[in-house]
Amino acid sequence: MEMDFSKIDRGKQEVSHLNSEAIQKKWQKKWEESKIFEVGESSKKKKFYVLDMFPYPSGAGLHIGHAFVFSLGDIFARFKRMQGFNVLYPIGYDSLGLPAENAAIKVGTHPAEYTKKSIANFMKQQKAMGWSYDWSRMVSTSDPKYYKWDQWIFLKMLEKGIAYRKKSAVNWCPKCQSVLANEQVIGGKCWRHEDCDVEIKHLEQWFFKITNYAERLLNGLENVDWPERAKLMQKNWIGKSHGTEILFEINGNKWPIFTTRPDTIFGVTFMVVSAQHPRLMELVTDKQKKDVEKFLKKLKSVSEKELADMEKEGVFTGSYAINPMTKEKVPVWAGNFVVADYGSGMVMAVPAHDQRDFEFAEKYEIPVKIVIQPDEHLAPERMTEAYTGDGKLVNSENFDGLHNEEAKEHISIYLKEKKLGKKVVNYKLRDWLISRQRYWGTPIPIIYCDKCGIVPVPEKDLPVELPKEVEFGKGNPLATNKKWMNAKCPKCGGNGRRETDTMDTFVNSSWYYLRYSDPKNDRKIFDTKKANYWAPIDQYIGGPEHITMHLIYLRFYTKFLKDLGLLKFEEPALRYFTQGIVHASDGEKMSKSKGNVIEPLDMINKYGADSLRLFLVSIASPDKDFNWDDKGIQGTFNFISKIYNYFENFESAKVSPKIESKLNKAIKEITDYVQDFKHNLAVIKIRSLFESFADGDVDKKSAEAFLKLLHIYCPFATEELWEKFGNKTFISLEKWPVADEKKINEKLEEQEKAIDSLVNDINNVLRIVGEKNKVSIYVIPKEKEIYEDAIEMIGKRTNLEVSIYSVNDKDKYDPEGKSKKAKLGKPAIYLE
RNA sequence: GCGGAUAUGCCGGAGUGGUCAAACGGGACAGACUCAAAAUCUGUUGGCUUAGUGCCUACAAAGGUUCGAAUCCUUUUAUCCGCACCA
Repeated sequence: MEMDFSKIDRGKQEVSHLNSEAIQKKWQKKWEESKIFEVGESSKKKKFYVLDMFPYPSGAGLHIGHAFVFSLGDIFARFKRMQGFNVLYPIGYDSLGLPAENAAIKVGTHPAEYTKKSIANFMKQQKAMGWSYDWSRMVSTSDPKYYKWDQWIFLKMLEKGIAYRKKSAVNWCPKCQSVLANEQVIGGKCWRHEDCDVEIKHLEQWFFKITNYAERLLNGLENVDWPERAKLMQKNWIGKSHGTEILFEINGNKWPIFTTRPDTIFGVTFMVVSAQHPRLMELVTDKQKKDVEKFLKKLKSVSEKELADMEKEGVFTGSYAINPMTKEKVPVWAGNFVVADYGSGMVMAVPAHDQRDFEFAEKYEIPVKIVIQPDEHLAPERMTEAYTGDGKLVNSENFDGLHNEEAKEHISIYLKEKKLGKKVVNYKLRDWLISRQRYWGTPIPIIYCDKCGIVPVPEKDLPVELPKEVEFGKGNPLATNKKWMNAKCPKCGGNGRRETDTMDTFVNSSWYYLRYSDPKNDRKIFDTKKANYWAPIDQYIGGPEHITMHLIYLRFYTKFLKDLGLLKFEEPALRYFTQGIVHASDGEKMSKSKGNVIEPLDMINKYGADSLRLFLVSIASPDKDFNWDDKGIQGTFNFISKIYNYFENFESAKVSPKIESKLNKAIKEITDYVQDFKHNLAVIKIRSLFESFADGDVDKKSAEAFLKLLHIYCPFATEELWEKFGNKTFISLEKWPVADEKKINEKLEEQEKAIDSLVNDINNVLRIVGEKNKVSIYVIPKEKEIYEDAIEMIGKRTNLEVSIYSVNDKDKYDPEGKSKKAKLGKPAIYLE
């Protein structure tokens, strides 16, 4: 394609200082050398902790989503810093994790090497964006000095009975070659591989008893300022429900079941135990063994996703349960639709009043017994689906005639009196499975001794470091290093072997925010004074995808560490902001294969970091998804160019009440908007303030206030201009302007509106009557001044020669007597 | 299936009972500057219309509340997100 380079060059020249690397480099260097963003605990200022969720350092470097979310954090940190807080704004790297391991295998290097390079690359780009981190506090989770404390927490959890090992049905991702936590299974697929069905395996694994904290996790949500949807999602994830536990006798043993419908207990016609239930075989009679095994085998070959779509199926176990109310014997089935680790893994089935039970009963021809009768009379033979609504109890002995809601209460009380059951609360939340059969994670500090069994590695022997020499692709990599794996038992000194599983990557990120308070401490996890000074996080920022993963774990860890006595608070993040997702300009997800990826570095090179930052936060409300727009960033770039040119050639004028009014009003509005992350609106105010600057008389102080307002978005340009103004300080450390409400003059604003509407009127008429050269404006005498002040502007905006007359001026030029039409606030006009 | 969110002009996106044909940005168009510009400045950008702010049609669709609705309520439709056999 042919291009006219002379044109491009000239355009670029004019504004080249904006994207000039020189200025960006200059301030990066100055900030770094002067350590102005490094903070300590001795400050007299009030502390404020701003945190972005730390990134996983991928080899690809920063993507546009990073550029966006970290800019939000930086803007907020700069804002709070300027407002006079002692702001902790640290950064680190969540550098352990499967992607590093896989990427390293792919390119044939060691994960440690790969990670080191990636971090270096990230740092360079982060500095280019102008983010004001306290680099002295950087942490990296792959550093043994960091993960030592993961292991320490693990030991503490073991001590307190929170970490435990159990065999159960677990989720297995064949692509990760590892098990997954419940939170990491999304719609039956692996969270890392959306195309990969999760399989179910029965394995013995390490768990954290997060369910102990279910109630506190739920209640704590009331004390934090989070988006409603984030709270709701966590609430649903925890899934509290009230119900009744009822004991059924099977083969002489009591088996508890959980139900929210004790009112239907007289309608139980069978029981269903989960096919994944660990004690299933206890219920299976010899006669039924073959059938059950066949059924289980069939289930084994299907993934969790398929299981969810499958029809309800089951097989008779051969055992019978005794209904505690009726003493009736009902068959116990094993079924594919009962969740093994919710409640007790067994349910009472009431086909008349539960749709799932109904379908199952129909399939296997199990009787249906109606015990809730609504006004429109039900009969089993006419039913095509379960009746789940309200009604009066029937076929329920002494409880007949009760409304079913009442009956719930009565039956529960009756069961409790007879010691056959009790009211209980249940949660959907499952214990956190933390074992991973992969290399690049925190080693679990456990030794299996031939004699003593499970033995924790003593605290003094921490960290258990990852050995460098392992083989990948042959099962669990740690098991390939025999020298590392074989270890003496810390208890008896006998032969033992190390746990070869590592911990879930989410373990590392569950307490990192505390380590920032004391990142170099090698004697303790952190100094409790320091941690309690800085934490909790005052403003946390990160994507919505972490709501039911990271943010649950983070809250759990915080509560646990509080229980250890290390912390004085139990909510890690007081305020939380979720940013939207940046899509490609076509509205699609950015992906390499589609070729629609926007690289932050390219944008910095083309438009400068300031433009990129400002554009990202001003295109839409930052909590909403938006599409990238090349034209948009060009517009932002032009805007910054104008600002730059304006301030470079700035000459201070006398203080003007009009400018002061506008400035103070803008300060007030912008401050509120920034506080609420409404940067799109804040930027509009900045733009319109600049418009008024462009056609008004601006004094130096007002000009400087403007630069401060802009600084949080455009740190490089504003530092540079601040210096050009003759200041020796950093604008980064200047005070955020405070609005002087007394200087806000609403009357001036109204006058401006009056001028606007006059100009509109003139233009409106011009459009109708065609081109004219002159306009005569007739105003009410007391308004004359207002319009005379604006005479030049009116001329400019209408392209006419303007004369202004007072209506009572006897010598006014008014050939058609238009001046009679003049009203207060609405001058008359005559065009010719 | 359940739960949540959203729906505004050519586009992105403000606006939550009157001051709204609707901020701001982008685009488009016209004019100024210029040899020329994608730079800068000025204006126009739902329709009709008058030397003047009026009328009509509009804020997903249909109803409703109200003196008055983009804004409140109900239903419907579409899109997005979360959970998904939780008994």
